[in-house]
Amino acid sequence: MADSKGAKRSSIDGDSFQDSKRLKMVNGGGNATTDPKYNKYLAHQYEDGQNQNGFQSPLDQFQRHQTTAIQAANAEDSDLNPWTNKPHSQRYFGILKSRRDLPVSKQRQEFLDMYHSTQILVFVGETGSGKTTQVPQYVLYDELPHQTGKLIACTQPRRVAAMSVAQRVANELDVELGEEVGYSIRFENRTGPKTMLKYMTDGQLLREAMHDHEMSRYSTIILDEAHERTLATDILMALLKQIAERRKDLKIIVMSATLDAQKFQTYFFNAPLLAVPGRTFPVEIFYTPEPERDYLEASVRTVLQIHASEPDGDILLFLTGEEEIEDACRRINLEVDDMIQESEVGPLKVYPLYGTLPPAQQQRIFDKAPEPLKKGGRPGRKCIIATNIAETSLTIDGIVYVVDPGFSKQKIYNPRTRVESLLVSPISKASAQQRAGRAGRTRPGKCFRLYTEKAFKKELIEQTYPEILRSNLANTVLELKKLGVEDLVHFDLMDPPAPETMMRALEELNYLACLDDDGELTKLGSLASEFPLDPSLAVMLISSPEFYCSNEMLSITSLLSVPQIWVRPNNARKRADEMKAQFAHPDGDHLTLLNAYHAYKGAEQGGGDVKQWCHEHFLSFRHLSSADDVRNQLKRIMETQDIELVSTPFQDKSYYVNIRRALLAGFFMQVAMRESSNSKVYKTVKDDQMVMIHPSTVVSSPYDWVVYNEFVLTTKNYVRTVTNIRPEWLLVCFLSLFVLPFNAQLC
DNA sequence: GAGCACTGC
Repeated sequence: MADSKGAKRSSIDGDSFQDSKRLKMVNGGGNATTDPKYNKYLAHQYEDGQNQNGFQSPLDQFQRHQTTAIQAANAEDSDLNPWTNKPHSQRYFGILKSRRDLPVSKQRQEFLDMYHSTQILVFVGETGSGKTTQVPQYVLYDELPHQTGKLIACTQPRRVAAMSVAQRVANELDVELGEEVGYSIRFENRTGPKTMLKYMTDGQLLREAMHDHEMSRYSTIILDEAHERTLATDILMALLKQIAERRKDLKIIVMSATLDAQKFQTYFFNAPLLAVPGRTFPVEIFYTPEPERDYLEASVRTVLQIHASEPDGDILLFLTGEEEIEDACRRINLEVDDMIQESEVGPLKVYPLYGTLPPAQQQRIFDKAPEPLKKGGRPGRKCIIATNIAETSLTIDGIVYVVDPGFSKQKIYNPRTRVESLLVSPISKASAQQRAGRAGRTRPGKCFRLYTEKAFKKELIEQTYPEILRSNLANTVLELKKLGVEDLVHFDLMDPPAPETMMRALEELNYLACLDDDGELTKLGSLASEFPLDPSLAVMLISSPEFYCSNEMLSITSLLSVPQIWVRPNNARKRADEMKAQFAHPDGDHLTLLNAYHAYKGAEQGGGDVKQWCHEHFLSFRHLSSADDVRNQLKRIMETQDIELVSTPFQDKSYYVNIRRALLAGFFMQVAMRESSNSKVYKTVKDDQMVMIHPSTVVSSPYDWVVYNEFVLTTKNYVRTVTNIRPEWLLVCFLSLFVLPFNAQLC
């Protein structure tokens, strides 16, 4: 068989057109695509890997890891789709032509040569190079998954990217999405038995790895957007580095933007590097001569100046958060009205853009720029004022001017106080370049940096600190344990976190009895890692059958893992608060959440317009329905893990007491005690921090003891989402603190 | 009497 392949190869190289004709004749009977007997996807069932009826595809001539670019291109040019044996559509050839124009296309052979010669490859490509769509297809034509039965995975940091790229590549390959090309993200798996190329979120691949430590389903794993350094990417990189040693047949491609390519190479045993140019337009950078004192004021001024004196083209301004953005929108709108009256400027439409904005309002940024005020007048333009969401997650075409004040809100974690918080901080050089690049997507653009060139060069750090250095790692450590990483200290992360952060995580997991005193995963810990939740929420959920309320804790856990369900628009705060009061439970916010959820489910069953109902009750339909998705997922995990789903009868007077007690099973470390009677100040039990109860609470009469869901550091130290508890309930928890780890060891 | 950058499982 190998001989015949070798012999035919030259003819394929030389004349693919004839070859595809021959193909057609072989299939002359016309039943090849309809008769299941001829389904080439069953080919792997035959011993020699060949189809029994003698059907030949150009791919039969390919030898794994020896494919040439010409061979592959010829197969792509065939009349019949080599992957489906169906005729290629007209659209296919249209797309194929544009694919061949992508910068990466010129380097297909170079890529293949390098891919053949190495196990790990670092691939660097700027925006517009085509790497995300093309490289996985180049790999597909070389890995021949139909022969090996193994998949090619390509990971993305975000769900939308995984979905949209998979759709694009399915079109490019002329196949149905979900068949040969699919995607897998949380709540949605669009892959099937035929799937060969799978786009997925990096977190999803990590989840899979928990049950398949060797990632044995895959022949090639492509990590895309590795420069973003998400927590999941960082863990995957370290994991793959280990797996690569054990599985010499596994190929790994790490794809990244240019910056820091060397760091990736060095990290991956000096892996070879392939760089492909991007396709963007030049962007001229301007700096302020002097530092700006008030960047918000300077931003508004700059936008107005651009509008008054620069040729047409849309503006993108980066600010740090909702409040700032809405403020800037107001100020610009006011000023523009004056400008229009005083001079001959065109209309300017201002759009805010941030993550918590409802999707319909986010979509408005894609509206066309306004028409001139009168015929022949100066053209209108739009100005989008956005958070970091416009840096990576959302791309807006038509932006010609970028205004970059140089700040963003960043998560930081302080292991000493165990508090994660958001802080307005200067961005990195990489971030500044990314922002500037947003001006050159459709034509040459300009970027106005509201800081000096000296500050850019001397004060900005090269790269934003990777997430792993800015997070509480309790969840990560639990995951790593489940992934079979024995030695955390020598686990080779690209940027190892501070030892103190690791210690805090181990300590927290030990308190929760997820790790025993030797740092080994307990049965509880192993169970907890099955849930896509923070360890404390997972432990709370797992323990809830003991309190006869696992159905209710399932709901509360889901509600705590989605964004706030309470809607409180600035112009209707009072009415919103009144509506919330209808759901209020005297014993606290967790129970109030549950009430609102039950009312929502009731409205759903009532059969009316649930969206309308939510709107009237100032509840977020979006977040409630995503809580429902989470709940279904968690419920399935409960069922597969044989955790009982039980409730205390609602009439039973211990219904709510049981729930309150169950909260403590996961959150006994997050309890605060009133400092003195009549005081509004509380003290956390674990480390004596002075805190206040967040004003959003429904709790009106001050309780002596509360359990809280989170600690928020804003103008004051607040604890948010609190429920009244009795101190004697804690005794059981603290007792278990000493007893359980010991028990767990026995498990 | 406050306010949550952005992701992900």
